[in-house]
Amino acid sequence: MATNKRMEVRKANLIKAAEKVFAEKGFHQATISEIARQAGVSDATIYEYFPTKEELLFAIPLSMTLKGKEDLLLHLKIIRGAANKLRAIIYWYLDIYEKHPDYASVALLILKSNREFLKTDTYQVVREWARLFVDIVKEGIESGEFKVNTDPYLVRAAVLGTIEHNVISHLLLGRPKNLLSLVDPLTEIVVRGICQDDGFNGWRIKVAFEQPPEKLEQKLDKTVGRNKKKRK
Amino acid sequence: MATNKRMEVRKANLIKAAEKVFAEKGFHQATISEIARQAGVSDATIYEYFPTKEELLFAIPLSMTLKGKEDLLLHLKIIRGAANKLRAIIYWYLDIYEKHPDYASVALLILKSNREFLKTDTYQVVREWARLFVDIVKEGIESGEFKVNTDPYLVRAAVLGTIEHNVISHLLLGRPKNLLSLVDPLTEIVVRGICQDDGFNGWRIKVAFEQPPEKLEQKLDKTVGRNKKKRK
Amino acid sequence: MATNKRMEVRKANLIKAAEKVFAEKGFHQATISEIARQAGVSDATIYEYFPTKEELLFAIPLSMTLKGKEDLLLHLKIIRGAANKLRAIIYWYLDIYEKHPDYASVALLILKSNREFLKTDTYQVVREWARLFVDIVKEGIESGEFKVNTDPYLVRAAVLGTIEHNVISHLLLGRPKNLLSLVDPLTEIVVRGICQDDGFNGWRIKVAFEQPPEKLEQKLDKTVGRNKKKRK
Amino acid sequence: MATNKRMEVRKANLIKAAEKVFAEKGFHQATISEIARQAGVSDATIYEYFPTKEELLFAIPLSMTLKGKEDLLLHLKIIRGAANKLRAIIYWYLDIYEKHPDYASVALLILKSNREFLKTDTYQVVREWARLFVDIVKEGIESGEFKVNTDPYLVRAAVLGTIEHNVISHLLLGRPKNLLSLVDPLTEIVVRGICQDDGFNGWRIKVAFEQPPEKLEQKLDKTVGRNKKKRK
DNA sequence: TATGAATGAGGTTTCATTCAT
DNA sequence: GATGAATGAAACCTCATTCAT
Repeated sequence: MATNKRMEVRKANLIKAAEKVFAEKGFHQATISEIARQAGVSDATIYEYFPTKEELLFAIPLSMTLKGKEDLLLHLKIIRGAANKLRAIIYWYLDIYEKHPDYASVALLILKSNREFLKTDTYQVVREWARLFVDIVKEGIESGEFKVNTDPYLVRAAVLGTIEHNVISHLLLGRPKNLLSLVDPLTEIVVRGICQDDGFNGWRIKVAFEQPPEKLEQKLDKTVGRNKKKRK
Repeated sequence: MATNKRMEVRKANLIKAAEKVFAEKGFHQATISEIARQAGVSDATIYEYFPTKEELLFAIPLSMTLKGKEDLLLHLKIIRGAANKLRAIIYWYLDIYEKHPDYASVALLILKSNREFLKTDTYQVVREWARLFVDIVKEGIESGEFKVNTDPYLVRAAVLGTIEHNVISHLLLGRPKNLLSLVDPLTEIVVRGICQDDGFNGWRIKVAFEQPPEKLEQKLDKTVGRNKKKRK
Repeated sequence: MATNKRMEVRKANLIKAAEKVFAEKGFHQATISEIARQAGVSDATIYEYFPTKEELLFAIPLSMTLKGKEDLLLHLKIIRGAANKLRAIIYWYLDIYEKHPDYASVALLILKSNREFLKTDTYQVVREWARLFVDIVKEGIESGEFKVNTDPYLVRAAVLGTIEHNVISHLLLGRPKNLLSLVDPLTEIVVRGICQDDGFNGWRIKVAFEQPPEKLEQKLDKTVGRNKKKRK
Repeated sequence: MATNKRMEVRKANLIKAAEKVFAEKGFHQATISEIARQAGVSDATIYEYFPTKEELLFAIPLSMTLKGKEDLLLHLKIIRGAANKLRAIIYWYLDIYEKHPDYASVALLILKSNREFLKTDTYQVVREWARLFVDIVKEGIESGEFKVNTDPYLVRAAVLGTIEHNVISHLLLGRPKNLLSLVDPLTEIVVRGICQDDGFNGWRIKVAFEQPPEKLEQKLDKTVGRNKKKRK
């Protein structure tokens, strides 16, 4: 059991080393030798823990994915409202990626475009995640928070796609500098994009002026209040 | 001139063959031999046209990028309103990716995560595109179509990120089946997410029913149009 | 005939270009393309004049060897005495190599170690040269100028070897700077090394001064003549 | 230590195999595959020991050069007189080359004309050798054994050049058959070529016979002593 | 005659992976 | 359990050379 523990630790180290080297060089440019060197072991040792280079790659997201899921689930349970939960998810992703750039590189630049990864157990965990996301959106629809005809899959794609696009840009180009600053703007766009107009269910009667004086209009905007946000 | 033409044609064929093989196998799994076979030429011939395998890869997006840009620019000139232009862009992207899945694979699964591509001339064209996108959003902000505090870069990331996420999913998982069906839902989310409430500049008078009958409401929705959504 | 002349000129140009490129890069590092570029023709044109790259190499020494031989033969006919002829040969070689460093490179760094060159017609000319050299030494032996037991082949090897060693050093290391400055020292060593002591076959009687005045001695040296050189 | 020893042995074997193949085929004609076959290992194994084919080539002269230098230095210490040392060097070289024709081929036909070799550490050892040679000649000059105006560099070039010329001829043409037979003739030429006449500073009176009987002459030579050496 | 274009042939090199110790 | 050492397999790329025009 002592050895078992030892091996777990070493395995984790190997994964960490692999993450670093893969992030720096990409999968094909990275060599087992370099990973071994980074981990302070011999090449052959890596093969004691992982059957192939690709399996080593696939092992990288596992812990993060599993542990991350637990954490996030915990958070989500205490949060009320689909929109708020969306924000939590967005926060969580951007936070993780910002704090673990090597992991971000591996996940978004390497694994994302690896067809084999889709067959992985780890990927199944990711799938479950994805389902969770969809469920939250559905929940929001059902609760009336989101529009009825909202496509939960599209929303998911929008949120994750936007996050990933930004993270990749952050990794490769250095912009945006700060990922967490995106949390609120992104949340707002998405939530506004899918929320019920204002939850008001009566008749809406519009009265148009022939030529509404611009300045007046602006005042009116402020006075009457545009329903920028929803009510609950 | 005849020879020049011949070579242009052959070069285009090589690019096409490369696109296909790269799309199927990925960059590293694809071999020059297979591309040559696919193109019906010898390995060495490829090197008459492209100095390295990587240069061959980078040549793939060039024509699409250049020609695409022209086409889209033409469209955009005829379209009025930033939101409409956004929709045009979304349409254009999804259309291209749906019609050219090999190209989509190369662009989104291979080039997107290739750091060297960023140093390419072709990438510069992509950058110009990106600027154009931002300009359109800014235009929408100035015209009052979009909210004043809209972050154009975030909007761009959202649109492109969502598109790319969907295209990748389409390529790898087969979902969504139909990319163009995303045009309107995506446009709506984004535009709603960033537009001024509704751009209507009159008085808004709300008349509430005490208990609006569900069925009536639905009918009214369709009849009167506007607020597509319901209540629960 | 006009065309014939044209072709001869072009052939000579090709050889010149090849000489330059081979000298710079060595045989294997040099490419037909580069030689063609240097000559201002296409790769294929070279093959109109020479069947293979190696034949092009072997063509380089031909003109020099043939023309050189004629010239030198002319000189040798006017010169009397084997030692003087030896000096003429040494001069001629060093002169040629100094004036034509590219040729020297090709001859001494490339052809010298090419086994195929030995089968060449051009090499046969070189062999005749070599025979000539030996004949001169033999002549010197017969005339009594050189020691009876002189090995003409060794003398040839010594002269040519020394020259080549110096030329190579000159080419690769830049030392000696000036090749022609070697003519006399080299001649002296070799001739002293093989000449009859002084060719004098009588008794030698030495008469010593107690303290021969240095200056006188020097004068005497010049006046009487130390047998540095031979007589005829 | 056992493994270390094993690897040293294998490395030496690889060098031996390379020496053989390079000698037979030349550097460019020789292939790693053939060397590997000759050594009884796989191609890849060679690259475990040498980073490139060229480095493998450059490794060949190292041991010979180092060990040889030690041996020769030992000899030279016991030998008195610059002329005798010269003879020892000549002997040593010809002996090595005769005993190791493959090495001779590599050294004189391949390395001699390789510009990159000049940048090698091994070549630096060769340079030190060369300095040693010059020092011996200088020593001879200072001791009065050799003429004052002797150029040590020219002497070195003469000795080495002559040796190399003969060895190459021996390798390529089979002549001379026996290299060691050159030791004395070559030594004599060179030493005669540069030795002090006899350092005798008196009058020299010559008495000629009308017809000196050949045989008598020879006896006289021995009896009276040719002024091969000097006094001080 | 000159050449643009195509290619056959092959070599060096790289690495993931294996296995005896 | 760890590793030093060995290798199989293959890929990219280069060039001398050919041939239709």
